[in-house]
Amino acid sequence: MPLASLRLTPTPPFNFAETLSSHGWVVLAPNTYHKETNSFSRIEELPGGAVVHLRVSAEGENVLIRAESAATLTAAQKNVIKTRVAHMLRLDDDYSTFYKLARKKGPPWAILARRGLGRMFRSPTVWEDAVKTVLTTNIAWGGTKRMAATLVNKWGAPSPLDPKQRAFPTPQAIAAVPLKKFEAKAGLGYRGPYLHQLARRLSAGELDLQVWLDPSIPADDLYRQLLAVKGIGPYAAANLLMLLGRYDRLGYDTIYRDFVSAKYFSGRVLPLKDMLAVYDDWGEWKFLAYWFEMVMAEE
DNA sequence: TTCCAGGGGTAGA
DNA sequence: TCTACCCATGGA
Repeated sequence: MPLASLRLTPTPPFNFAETLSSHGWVVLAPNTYHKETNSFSRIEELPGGAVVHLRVSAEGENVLIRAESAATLTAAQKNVIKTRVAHMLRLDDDYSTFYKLARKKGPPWAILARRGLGRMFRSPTVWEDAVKTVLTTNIAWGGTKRMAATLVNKWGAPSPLDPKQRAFPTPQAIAAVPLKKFEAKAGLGYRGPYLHQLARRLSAGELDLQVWLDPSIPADDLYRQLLAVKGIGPYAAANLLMLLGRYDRLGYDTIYRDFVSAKYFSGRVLPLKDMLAVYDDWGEWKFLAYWFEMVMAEE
């Protein structure tokens, strides 16, 4: 079986382990987290339909991708893999102004820069991140994992190396399933019709989610575009803004409510405006300040 | 049995 | 812009 070793060089400071564990995405199918080796694996479908097994780990300061495939990969396929993994790990992002602000605030914030915190793990496509975000709404984490696994197992492209292992389903694969059948087999509850409609719109070319990665779109416009998608409300839109690299708008959910009320208001829940004002002075970095303050509090 | 989980859509004000 | 009400699903 052809095996290719590909390498990526992140901009320091980069912390591979912290990036993987930055939030829960790394354990959602088709990702598998390997704690013992500080790595993750993933089945990935490439343009043209080839399905490959990726194993991603740290190699000194670099990132090593081992790609196993049925046929020898072309240079173009290797480039796609490198681009997608770099996107997942946010290797090209610049956190220097965030770290500068953290250092200015002194302890305990200065540790953010020393540890290279800030990169939030994400999916290769906005489609996958949008689906997974909807799968986190109004459900316990175990339910999110179950639903992601069901989508992959039922409609993901199978690997020629091991047909039991599958990639994340494309919008086309989901759009091809009749709605009633999709609802019955996916077990997504009220989320089913929303995701099916999104898949159909993407499949028909009515909508292109990748354009949301364009940093020139004003944040407020982007937020409105996100809310215009059925199934995406204020919480999901804020989570997606984070995944798209915009950290200036906080999502208010039960996690935020519980953490901020305990940390800043002696367990009381204040009006929304006051709850959100806690991180105001972090400007464009509000979400990362909130998230990593919570990470540090758990340690 | 009842509650609720990293909410969202809709109608009506 | 805000509120009440309903919306599947599965674990506790």
